[in-house]
Amino acid sequence: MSTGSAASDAEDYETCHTRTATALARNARKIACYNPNLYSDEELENDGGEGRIKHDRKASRAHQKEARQSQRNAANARERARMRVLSKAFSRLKTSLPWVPADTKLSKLDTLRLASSYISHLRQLLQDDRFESRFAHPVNLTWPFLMTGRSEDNQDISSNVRLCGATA
DNA sequence: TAGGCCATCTGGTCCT
DNA sequence: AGGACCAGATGGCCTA
Repeated sequence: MSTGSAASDAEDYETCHTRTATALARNARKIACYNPNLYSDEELENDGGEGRIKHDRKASRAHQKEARQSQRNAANARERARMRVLSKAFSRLKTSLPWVPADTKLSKLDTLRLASSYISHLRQLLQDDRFESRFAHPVNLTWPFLMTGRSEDNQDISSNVRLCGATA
């Protein structure tokens, strides 16, 4: 039940990227500009090279700052991607909830609450079903569905069936 | 306009 | 060291 391709992911990213362009620009302005012309050749000549050393240290600090900033930017991008995955998971969870129209506006908290109550509902259905038809469980018991325990142990079939994935 | 929700940035912590 | 994860802060958007 995939909700999007890599291309659409990229589109989503672009949208959000545009949305935060202002913030990014703000951060970009924080990066100090390195001026390579701090010292003239004459000044370097007159102070016996001390200016050159200061100049190099300044350049080194500027490069370190730039490196830190680029690492930060990379971390921010990873964080955005991570949160995007999380949001998509919430979207998929929402679409898997019955009786919730696709265009329904549902917050993440609401989605979690509804999913939780839906799981409770399904568990209740399973329990009711166990009393009515204990040995007519509809689950296809071939791999990847695993049946654990021996037959005499199967007093509670639903709790012994482990759904390990969808059948092909 | 206040409040809710969301996306993003950021620094800290943990893990590999 | 670098990446994943987390929580707090912040700002934008929307709605009652």
